This record gives sequence, structure tokens and C-alpha cells, in this order.
Amino acid sequence: MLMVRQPSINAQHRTPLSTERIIEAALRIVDGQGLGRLTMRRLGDALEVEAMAIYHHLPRGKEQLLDGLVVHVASGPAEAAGVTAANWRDVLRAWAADYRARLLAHAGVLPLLVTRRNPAALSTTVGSLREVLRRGGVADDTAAVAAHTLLGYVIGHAALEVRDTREDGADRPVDWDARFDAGLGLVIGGVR
Amino acid sequence: MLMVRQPSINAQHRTPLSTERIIEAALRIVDGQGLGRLTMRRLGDALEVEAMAIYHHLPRGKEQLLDGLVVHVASGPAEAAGVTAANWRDVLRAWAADYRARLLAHAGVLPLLVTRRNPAALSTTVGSLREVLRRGGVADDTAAVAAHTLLGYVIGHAALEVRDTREDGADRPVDWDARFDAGLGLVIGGVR
DNA sequence: ACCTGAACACCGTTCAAGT
DNA sequence: ACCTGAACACCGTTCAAGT
Repeated sequence: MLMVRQPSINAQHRTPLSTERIIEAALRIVDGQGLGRLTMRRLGDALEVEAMAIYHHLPRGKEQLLDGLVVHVASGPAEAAGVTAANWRDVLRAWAADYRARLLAHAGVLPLLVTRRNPAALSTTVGSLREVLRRGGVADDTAAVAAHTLLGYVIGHAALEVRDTREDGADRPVDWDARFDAGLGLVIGGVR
Repeated sequence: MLMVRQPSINAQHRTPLSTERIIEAALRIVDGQGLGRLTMRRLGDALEVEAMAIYHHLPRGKEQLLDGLVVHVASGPAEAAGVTAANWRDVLRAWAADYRARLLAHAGVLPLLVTRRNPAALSTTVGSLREVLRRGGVADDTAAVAAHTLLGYVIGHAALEVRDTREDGADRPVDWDARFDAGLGLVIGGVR
């Protein structure tokens, strides 16, 4: 029997692939099943496409895909508009709470955030923190230090939370929300 | 021609495999070539053994191998003996410098430190920090917060260093040593 | 321009077999 | 007890081909 190949009825109607759709589908897999289960073939399935089609949009392949995930998750800059000497601590506190929530919501991406890949991904975020501090009246040198310290704290604390590091001895679970706020106060309180 | 199989002359003389030797060889690969190049087959080669021999010592396979790497790198507790109300800040500062150096020396392991796997790996370290603080006369609640804050900061800062996150705008390289010390002062200075 | 299908070199892991 | 060799199911990626 002669099989005439249909041009895949689906292919006609479905929205075409795009970098954005690919990244979103990848993030959905990572969030739902973990980073280890993000494969090009599975990603293709999720997008109802052959895995090889992805390479047309991401020529650098999986490397580029992971870079995209990092940018998507890690670029959450602080809003510097309207910052004054009176409110900069509150602005930083609010940013930190948001950023922490972001990291925890996509905990599977955290390991990628800690890799040599894609070095620029965090610099807009660091820059925005520095700008908030500067507008708050903090000296430039101190602002540079505080920006890195704050971002470092938030990322590192998220790492500890994800591992659910208990104190030795004490085996009652840690109240991570309270713990985070207290540590945050310690970091921000030290800036002057 | 009949080939009589020799029982592999090497096998007689070489020191037998052990978990410790396996972990050390794995760490050498990660440090030298990166985490992505750590495969069971390559690890077998480095140990002059078939990859499958490793499973005899690590029945849980690669998972167990990675757990071993995390424990090896992440368990650097602070020495609490001899801590007083006068010197606890110096003790923490010295520990932090050591621990940072450790993380940067094995930067390839950093992504593993930020994964859900092996949750207990960091808790002896956290516990030792808490003990230093307690002996320094810091109240229990504050000590618990400060221990997590400090460890979080050190890990998070190491992550930023490894990515070499520059401030936006400024493109002269960051002096990471100075930056780390300044941020450390900020964190430790806030504890009272 | 966008996607497919077959192929290649490599993974982690199992399992039966050797000593 | 300790290690090997073949095999299996799965990777990421290339490349020529289709529309």
C-alpha cells in the first residue's frame, strides 16, 4: 500500500515554535519534574515537535536552553524609582522577599545559577540594587559591597532552604520565613 | 590462535578500589575538567578499572558519588574549642575565609551544594557555627539566625564570584577578596 | 524558513559471568 | 569479594532531506 505523507495536520494550525515558548515549556518541566528530567527529546514532546526542531531556534542547543532558564529566573531587578533616604531599606526588604520567592518557585534552576555559564545573567539585578542604595544616600563603595552581600545572602539562603538544613541536635523543623527575615534584617541593618 | 586470558597483571599489584579513592578521583576530574565531564566511564579510566567496578563500592551509583563529593567539600566545620566572648568574631571570620577558599577550589561542586540531594551534608557545619556563637555569648535565637545567615552569605557570595558578576556599567574587574571581607564584616558586625 | 528522520557517539545501569 | 563484558534504554547533536 502506498502511503502518501500528510504534512502533519497539526503543523498547520498550531502556533509556531518560538524561543519564548521553548523556555516556558522547559521551565514547566524543571519545576514539575526536576532539572534532571529536562531533555531535548522530552522538551520536544511537550511542544509537540521533534527534538531537533528546537535547534532551529536555539542553535547552541541545550547550553543555550539552560542559559535562557537562568536569565528568565535570575533577572528580577529592584525598582529604583521613588527610592528615598527614608525608604530604601523597605525597598530592599521587599525586593529580597520577592526574589527569594522567585528562586524557591524555581528551585530546580538554582544549580544553574551557581555555574560559570552565562556570567552576565545576574549583573542587571546587582546593578539595580546598587542604584537603590545610591538613591538611598549610601556611599558608592558601601553600595557596591551591600549589593553583592544582599544578593549573595538571598541566593545562599535559598540554597540552604532548598536543602532544608536543620541545626544539628535540634530536629524540630526550621521556620524558614522567620529565619530569612531575621537574617535579612541583620544584613540590611548593617548597611549605613 | 587460542588466547588464554591473563588475570590482568595490573590487578594483582595495584591498591584495591575504595570509596575514598573513588571520591578523590572524581573530585580531581571535576576540579580539572568540570562537573559535566564526570562520567562513570571516565572515572573508571582514571582508576584503571571498568566503570562497572565502581558500583560494587557505591551501589546507588552516580547519585551516591555526587553525594560523596558534596560531603567531602561542604563539611568544613568551625573549631569551637577556645572560643571566648572576646574572639568569636575572629573565629567566624577565619572560618569564613577558609570555607570560601574551599568552595572556590572546588567550584565545580557548587551546583551540587544547591540541590535537594543529601540534605544533611551541611548541618554539621551549621551546627559548629551555632556552637561558636553560643560560646561567644550570643543568645540562642540570634545564634541560630546568624549561623544560617553567615553560611548563606558565604555560599551565595562564592556563587557570585564563580560567575564573576560585574556591576552594571563599571567594567573594571571586581576585587573579590576585598568585596568578600567587606560583606563579611557587614554580616558579622550586625550580630550582637 | 521551519521541521523531520535516521544516524553517531556517548551516557547510566543491569545482569550474568568470571576469578 | 571484587571485577569484567555485553547489553539495554536513553542521551545531545549532525546532517541530509523534506515542505
